[in-house]
Amino acid sequence: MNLFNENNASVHLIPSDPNATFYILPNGIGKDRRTIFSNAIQHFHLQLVASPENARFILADEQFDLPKVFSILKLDLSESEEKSLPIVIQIKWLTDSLKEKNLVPLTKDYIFRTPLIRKKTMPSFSQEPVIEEKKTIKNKPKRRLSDDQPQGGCATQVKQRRYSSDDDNNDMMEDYNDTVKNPFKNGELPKGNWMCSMSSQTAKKNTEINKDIIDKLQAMADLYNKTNDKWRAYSYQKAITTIRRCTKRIDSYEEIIKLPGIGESLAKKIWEIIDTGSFEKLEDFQSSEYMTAINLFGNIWGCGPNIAKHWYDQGFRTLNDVRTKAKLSQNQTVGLKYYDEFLERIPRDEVAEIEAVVKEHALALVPGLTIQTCGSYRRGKATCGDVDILITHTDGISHQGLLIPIIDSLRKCGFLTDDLVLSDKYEEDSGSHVKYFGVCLLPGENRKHRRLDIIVIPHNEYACALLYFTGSALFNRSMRNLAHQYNMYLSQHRLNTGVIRKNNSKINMGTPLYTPTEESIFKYLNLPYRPPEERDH
DNA sequence: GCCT
DNA sequence: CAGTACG
DNA sequence: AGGCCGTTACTG
Repeated sequence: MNLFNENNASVHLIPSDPNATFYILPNGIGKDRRTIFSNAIQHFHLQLVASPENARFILADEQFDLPKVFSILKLDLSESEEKSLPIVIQIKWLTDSLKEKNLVPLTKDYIFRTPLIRKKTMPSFSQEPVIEEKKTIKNKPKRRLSDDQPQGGCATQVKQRRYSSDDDNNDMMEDYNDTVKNPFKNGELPKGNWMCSMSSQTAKKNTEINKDIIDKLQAMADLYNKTNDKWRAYSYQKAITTIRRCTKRIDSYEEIIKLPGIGESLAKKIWEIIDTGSFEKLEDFQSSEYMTAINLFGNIWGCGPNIAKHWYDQGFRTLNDVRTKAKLSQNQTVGLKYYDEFLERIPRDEVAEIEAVVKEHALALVPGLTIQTCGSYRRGKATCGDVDILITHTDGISHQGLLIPIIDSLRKCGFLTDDLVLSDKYEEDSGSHVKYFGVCLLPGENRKHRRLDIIVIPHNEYACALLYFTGSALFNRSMRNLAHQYNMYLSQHRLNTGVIRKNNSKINMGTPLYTPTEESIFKYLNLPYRPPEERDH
């Protein structure tokens, strides 16, 4: 069922990035066959190159073996440690794919084996603060709460892969697969601090070590988020996730400034917190009448930086001012009504209760629906800010027009108390997203009003929607940004490749990739798979 | 705010 | 369209 | 200098 299970040591599709280039070795392949193969390459949106030097992958006839291919190409097998030699694949892979009308998994059976004996180990990265991730697929039944223990120092640098000591033959194949999985130069990601490539689990364990620093920075980020200075807030947020990953108490300016995503300005502020125990800028903000009001107003659902500022300019300072004097939108009215309740976290168990209610009503309408609670709940958090429920149906049809009936059913029994956002374009053709944002209340004593988000999506978008709705927000942005680097784009609907942008606007939308599972999306992006618990940045 |  | 929101 | 997620989705 799961085509992308991690033990099959295969690659499903080659990411269509500029480096995933293919060359067809003409030897032993007739002209007609060559034409067919060329067309196939293009048909599958792979990049064909005219000369072997530029090719990451060589497609060759099965009559050859690896030394023969390399001799034709005038390449020296023994140089493989220094150079990154192309991967030689049997042309059968392409013919099989044509037969299936889809790229078939690039299993090791398709790859020409090498007789070569590899050198020992790569130089170690002793200078790196820490190497976080060195997970290899090899004989490891997936471990969820991975103990990817950093070697000390701050977990900052990401090395996608490391050549660990290899003394058995299997490693060779493993390396090949690894290379195939990462057609990028040396299998590394593009330059940058890609948090979507890292596990958030290390951060989870280190909540106490630098807590004072994190709390103060978070307070600043929260405040900046309620102003129009969203990029500054973004930087603070990224800095926080970096510090979370540090396994030791930060105690010198030099190590702070080295951390990715932390520059001079933030380093100084962090050092101030360490050195003096206080953060002047934050205290200024917290004692500022303006920031206090902005923060107060900004916690009303539906009130952003601009409305908050507007209200402040009108002289409003308290929630009562807003309640009595401000012109409130529908959403802001609801937001104000449940001001305190919406600021509270929801215990995990209660999320499960809410999920059960929604499931009951939805399944009563259409049996066999796939209903998955996402968000921080799926990421395994003990408490959640709201409840995010994704609904689809494997038949690809039964989801249509389903949202309104579900909402009606939930409303009728008193479970839903207020609506915030309710899209009504459920009659549109496939692909259309349908979402509901509202407020629910479980029956019984001492219950609180909770934010509930429901999306209903066509099944062919399940993986992208699941990925999106599971988050975290920073994780999504990081992953989408990475896709952007590959001339792809990732949204809650699809992962497209071959996108052409001009001045940051898309000229060519590219073509959608087949994304049956979340795993497939990670693979396309050269990322190690991260289960939901590891996306909690 | 940080990064290319 | 600007504003706000979702992960 | 200019990007930082999404041709995201919804409200008014």
